[in-house]
Amino acid sequence: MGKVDENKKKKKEALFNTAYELFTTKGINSTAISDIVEKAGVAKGTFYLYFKDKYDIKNKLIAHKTNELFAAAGAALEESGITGLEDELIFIINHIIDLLVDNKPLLNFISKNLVMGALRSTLLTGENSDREFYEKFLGLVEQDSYTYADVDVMLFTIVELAGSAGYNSILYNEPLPIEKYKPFLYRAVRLIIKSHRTG
Amino acid sequence: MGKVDENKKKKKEALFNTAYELFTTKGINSTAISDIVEKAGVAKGTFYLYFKDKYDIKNKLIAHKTNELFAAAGAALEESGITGLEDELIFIINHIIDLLVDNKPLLNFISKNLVMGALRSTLLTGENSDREFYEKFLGLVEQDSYTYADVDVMLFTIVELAGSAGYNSILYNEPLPIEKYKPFLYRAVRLIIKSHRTG
Amino acid sequence: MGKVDENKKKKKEALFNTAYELFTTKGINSTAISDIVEKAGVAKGTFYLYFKDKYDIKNKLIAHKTNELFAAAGAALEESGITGLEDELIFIINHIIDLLVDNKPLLNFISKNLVMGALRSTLLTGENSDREFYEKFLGLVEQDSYTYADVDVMLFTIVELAGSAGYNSILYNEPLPIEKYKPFLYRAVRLIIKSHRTG
Amino acid sequence: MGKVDENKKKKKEALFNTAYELFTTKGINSTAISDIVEKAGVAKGTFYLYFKDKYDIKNKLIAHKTNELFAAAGAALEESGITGLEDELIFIINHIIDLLVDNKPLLNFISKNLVMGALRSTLLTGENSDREFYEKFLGLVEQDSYTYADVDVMLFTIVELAGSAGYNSILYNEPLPIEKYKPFLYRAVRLIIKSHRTG
DNA sequence: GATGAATGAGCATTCATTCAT
DNA sequence: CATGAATGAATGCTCATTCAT
Repeated sequence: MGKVDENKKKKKEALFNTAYELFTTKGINSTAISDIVEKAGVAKGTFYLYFKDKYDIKNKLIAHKTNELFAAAGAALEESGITGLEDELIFIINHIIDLLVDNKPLLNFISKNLVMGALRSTLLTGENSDREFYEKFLGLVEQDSYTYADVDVMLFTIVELAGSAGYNSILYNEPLPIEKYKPFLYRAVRLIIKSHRTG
Repeated sequence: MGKVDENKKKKKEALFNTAYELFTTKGINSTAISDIVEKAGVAKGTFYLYFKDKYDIKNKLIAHKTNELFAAAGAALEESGITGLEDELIFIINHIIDLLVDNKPLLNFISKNLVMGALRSTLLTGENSDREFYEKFLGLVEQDSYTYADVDVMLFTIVELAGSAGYNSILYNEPLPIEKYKPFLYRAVRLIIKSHRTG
Repeated sequence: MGKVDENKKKKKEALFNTAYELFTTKGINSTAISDIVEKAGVAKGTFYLYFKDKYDIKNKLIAHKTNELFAAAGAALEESGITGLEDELIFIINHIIDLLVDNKPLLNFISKNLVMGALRSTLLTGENSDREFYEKFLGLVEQDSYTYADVDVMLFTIVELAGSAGYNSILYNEPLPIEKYKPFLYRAVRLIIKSHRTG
Repeated sequence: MGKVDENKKKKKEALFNTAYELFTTKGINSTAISDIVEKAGVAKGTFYLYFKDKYDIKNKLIAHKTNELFAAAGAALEESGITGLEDELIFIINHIIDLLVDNKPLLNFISKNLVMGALRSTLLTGENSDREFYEKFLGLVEQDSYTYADVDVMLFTIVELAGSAGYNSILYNEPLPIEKYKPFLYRAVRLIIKSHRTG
């Protein structure tokens, strides 16, 4: 990569990181593009070289951060040696929840966009790295000793439940702090998985 | 009620209704207060007589609309003659989903605020009418032939799942159109209810 | 006085006192008429029954407060038994300065309006109590063992100097704290008085 | 200076001059920022590129105008060939009074801010040109054939007296028109100067 | 590509004043 | 006399976007 290209990338990344920092601390509505460029140390016009507007960079950030989350969970799963779809999915959910417990600004930011971010962000980033998780999930289902019907529906239902309930439990301790709520959540997840078994 | 008070109420309601109409058609961010007052036919200053700002009226609207939804479902349940907690809850969820299928702008507006709106909006309105649903739900649990543990958690989990999954299914047909997704959703709900039974 | 008239006076005084309190704490520009009426516990329209606008009540307040100041100083002078124009004027100036040192909000409020307030406020209040001080001053000159030329000019010069210099010294300790500045000020005042002596 | 910088300076000066014109003709309270930018021929946002708000530009104007006044008087003094502290200070005061007599809007604008403006404005402008007058004054004292105690106090007292009394005399002919009041004022100034002599 | 001065539409909010009750 | 709901002009300020350099 030439020096120019390097510099280009640097500016873009500076904008990306700064926007994330400001969005999570001040909120999206209260963050102006001038705030971002000022803190990133680039000129105002430069922003428009790389992003269409504030919502463009927001969407790309959500997709990116969600990706990192699932990628980290997937990598951890491989190292864990865990087998069996039920345990594997619980492991992934648990891993992501633990990451978010330690990073509430991130949770607040992706908030309930988690789901759509995870499953549809490919469209936004242009990179297909996001589809990866879905493929990996299909692989896990394939390798399980049971067979499953309506795999898409199963994944969707689980992700919606875990995302929505986890969000409230982590941020508001409602209806219980997350550590106390986990047993209930995981029991529900296991029930949903079992209900999709065909043999 | 005197003539003045009548007029006051009329103005406030005009603002309330107009705001709802504009929020659902143009979105909250794109609705200016001047849009609201102009359409409502009152002066700009009048808005500030009744609401603190745009977000004040938004919150009050969400609480109000959510209330209406649960109240309608509760009333329909009474007329239906249905008994048994499982069937009763499914009936309520189904009723609300059907209302929202016919009123997608409303769904879009309350969106995922449904849950918090339903269970915590008392704080916002100052009226205690919102607690009503929760009380009614406790009554249903009480009257059931089974007994249940961690009733709060059960309600929370069900509402989160139905709200979050229903939202995507109705608005985006994802992972399936709502009518096709309902069986899966209701099966999951029944499993969650059963998992809370103690005897 | 009838009950109605009493009530009338009460409202007017409530407005007067409240305005003074708000003007000295929040400043005139930042005090809205609604602030005044709200704190005074009267209706908005009532304000306009007694005062033309914010500046009307401001001017009346300045005249009133300045009056009080000179009246207090005059009364104290009489009790003091001091004689001789020089000592009498120094006594009055010193008395007022001491009052203002203990009441900086008042000083800030009347600020450099002190002079005009003192000598011309009659026009504003409609009450002639303000001319009183001027008359009393003429009496002091008359009774002195010396005779003076251009008495008006002398009074004006002294009041301007004491007012302007005192203001900065009390509020900003500039060029010296008031207690350290007093000797210089009083020396200058004595020199000015002496320079007007004709015999 | 590049074309851009030139243009920047032009805009800033246009705002500065226009603000001065409007402040002196309409008064500060009645001058809206939109009035300024409209008359200056720049966009509203441009104002906020150079000034924080109306009071920022006001303060900078007072400091600037006061500077000009003292600078002009200082320059005239040098040309006059006058010597001796008494005569020099009288010359400066007289020069400034004459300038203000011909420019009553300016007098009205800087009004009683004259003193603080003269001696403390350095803080506001950031330019050290304002300290210049004070330094020059110290030089005059140094070169005088007499020696003086408490030079700061002397300057302060003179400036307060001349500023406050001059203001009323010029604008309101009170207690006398300025030309008739000058002898009294200058006599008082000379007495104050003499009273600070130590040898 | 990069800059950042300039733009000006757009918006929230305040507040003096009125007037029907 | 007193009220206070209603008004709507006035205004400060923001900020996304452009474009000459």
